[in-house]
Amino acid sequence: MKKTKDENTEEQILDAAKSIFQSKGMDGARMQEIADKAKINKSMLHYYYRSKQLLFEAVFKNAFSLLAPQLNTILNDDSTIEDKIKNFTSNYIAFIIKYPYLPSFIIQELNRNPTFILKLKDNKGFPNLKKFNKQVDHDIKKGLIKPISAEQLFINILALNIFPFMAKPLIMAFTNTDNEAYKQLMENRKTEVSNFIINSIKLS
Amino acid sequence: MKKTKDENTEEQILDAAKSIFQSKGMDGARMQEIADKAKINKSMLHYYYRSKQLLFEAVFKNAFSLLAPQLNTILNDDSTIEDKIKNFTSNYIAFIIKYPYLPSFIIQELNRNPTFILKLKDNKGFPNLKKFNKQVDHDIKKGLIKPISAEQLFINILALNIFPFMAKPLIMAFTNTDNEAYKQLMENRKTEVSNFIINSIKLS
DNA sequence: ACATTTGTCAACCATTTGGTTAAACTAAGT
DNA sequence: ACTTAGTTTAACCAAATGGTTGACAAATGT
Repeated sequence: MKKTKDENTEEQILDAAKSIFQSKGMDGARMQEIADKAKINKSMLHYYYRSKQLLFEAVFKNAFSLLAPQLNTILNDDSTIEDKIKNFTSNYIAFIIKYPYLPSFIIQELNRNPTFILKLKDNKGFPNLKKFNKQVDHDIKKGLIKPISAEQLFINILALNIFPFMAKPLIMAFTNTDNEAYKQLMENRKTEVSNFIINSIKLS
Repeated sequence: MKKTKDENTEEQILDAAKSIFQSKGMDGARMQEIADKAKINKSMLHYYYRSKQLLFEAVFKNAFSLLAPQLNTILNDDSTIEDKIKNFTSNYIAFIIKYPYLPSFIIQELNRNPTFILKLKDNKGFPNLKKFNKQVDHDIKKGLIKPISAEQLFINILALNIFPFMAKPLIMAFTNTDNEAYKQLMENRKTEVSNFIINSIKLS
């Protein structure tokens, strides 16, 4: 019954590593803690992933591969800009509930080591603004939306959706809300944010 | 020449600690590195601040005391909402250039230890939405701006201003910009962002 | 002048940490 | 049965880390 477990162990390790790395970061994570969580011997971590760095990279790449498709629904989808914004905004909250630490993790670790993203840029599926750029320019020319650079619009969409979850403790303190009220506040943003964006760019 | 340095040493330590903690975080920072940067013996760190935790807390409180007044220009100023937004947005970039890691640092460390902010909440000067709430409600009633909750508006203002700097490496990769182009992108946001917000809430 | 306090440093310490080793165990092929 | 290759574990290791100690120097008070 050892040979049957082999794929399982590797996955157990990765699952545990995800959980620990994403909540504590590279520097805060301990190999022993990951091993404990995976319920295996610490040596197994090295047997399957060689080093902390490589295990971390496996987790990071996996995390990024979950986030990227979310962003691509804005960038490469065939729907209208208004639909994209509505869709992304209401879907993002569900995504965050499933992976609460993910965006913070990616951004935090990327700040620690900005060169890290270069390795991912070549991958197909890496978010690319080309199509979105075209669409925005086209809609502006058609008089459907106010003039705005696609980059700035994209940044705004990301900011309004991602930031409130990254800054949860800060926002809870400022707005004097407990966990439940904060959750409600975020729930309201499902429609609030898309209205906010669309109001800003639509031509009245 | 030992005694004359005493006040100086404490400050040297805090300066070095700020620099190291803010760029590497609590977990990534090393006491030895801080001592090296301050050009003093490692024992001095403990002589003046007792432990890594206490030194970190000194840095954190200091960082927070720099950020809070920035936010209070939105919350407690006497100017109009439109002016507040314009002012904050164009001032924030100057603030960030001076303290590039500060908001990331605060948010990151608060996620690591969310209870930490409770100690700061009692301080006067801690950002409070009361006045801003009143102002927003008043302006809505007067028909100056569209209905929006003050909390949501405040979150949006923070998000649009803070996020692009926190996510710098991510944004540079997505928009395919180098450091110079990114800087220009942020420079454009000085006016871009306030227009974006004002467009969204003003009644046409 | 002298004792006391304050500041500084090199050496040291206990613990933690990422990583290694060598032996044991398991399943499968022959 | 015997070999082989992959898997797992306990014991171990060297380096790094936060923190302490004790001696010494410089200011300060008397």
